[in-house]
Amino acid sequence: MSAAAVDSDAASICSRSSSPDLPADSAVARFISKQMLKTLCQEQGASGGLGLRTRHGGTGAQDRSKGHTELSKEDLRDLRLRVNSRERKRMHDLNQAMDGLREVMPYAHGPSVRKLSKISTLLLARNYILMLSSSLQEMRKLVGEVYGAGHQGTPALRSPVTPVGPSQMPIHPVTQSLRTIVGGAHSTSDPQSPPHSGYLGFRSTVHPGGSYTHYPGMACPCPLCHPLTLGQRVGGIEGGRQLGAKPAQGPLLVSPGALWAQVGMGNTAHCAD
DNA sequence: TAGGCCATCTGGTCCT
DNA sequence: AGGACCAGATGGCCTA
Repeated sequence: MSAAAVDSDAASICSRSSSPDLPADSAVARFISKQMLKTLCQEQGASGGLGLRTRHGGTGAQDRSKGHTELSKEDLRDLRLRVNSRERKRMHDLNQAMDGLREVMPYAHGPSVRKLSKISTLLLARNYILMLSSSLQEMRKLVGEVYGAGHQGTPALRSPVTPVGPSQMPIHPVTQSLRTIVGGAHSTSDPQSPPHSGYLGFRSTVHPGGSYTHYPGMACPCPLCHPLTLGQRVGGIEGGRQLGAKPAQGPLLVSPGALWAQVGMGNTAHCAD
């Protein structure tokens, strides 16, 4: 049994809270206080003086003991401990799944980067999926146009752009659209734009310092790429704090900038270096 | 210090 | 009956 389990189990009769990652000293202090609390609860009855009242007026333990008259207090306690343990495991599994989701999300991964809150993770994942779906739909449409135009010799394949110097290569409208879709984080026609591994490659580039992984088509949250000012409101959400995200209101935000804005990450200077 | 986030406990409900 | 799931309550930690 883990230390956390021992800790919570020791207080499971009466206490409602425990934290598994406390320093040793304060853990000892809390253990003592829990022991005192437990003693107090036992003095007030086995069901726990701090136990919540049910709708029927009695405590849960009292209600349950009516239906389990054959169970001793010890049995009830063991049952409660098992249920608590299962619930802990369930929540740990849920958190593991949440971590797995964070790992595949295009946001800053690093030891010095604060991880996304649960709500931010879910909001970001939702918008990420929406944006990918939108991009995929658009690309299918464009690819269809290209193939259709190629077979029929429509003007769509003829570039309307007059060739100029090498620094301004003619860009086919379809190519421009694709660049816009998959390379939206930086203007691909901008010579100042960081180099991409490929317009359609969806390969990521890691920023200097390694704190940010830049995905073409996704807005990088770092201040270099997304220099929003502190305290700026984006999409009705107060920025400046990563964990302060609130459920989004209003229309869907699927643009790359809004993607980060909706989880309140657009303006946080949390680069590791 | 207030507010956000989180872990945990707990009772209720639903499902197998 | 037992387990999964859910929501409310509570208290701790952290940050602005």
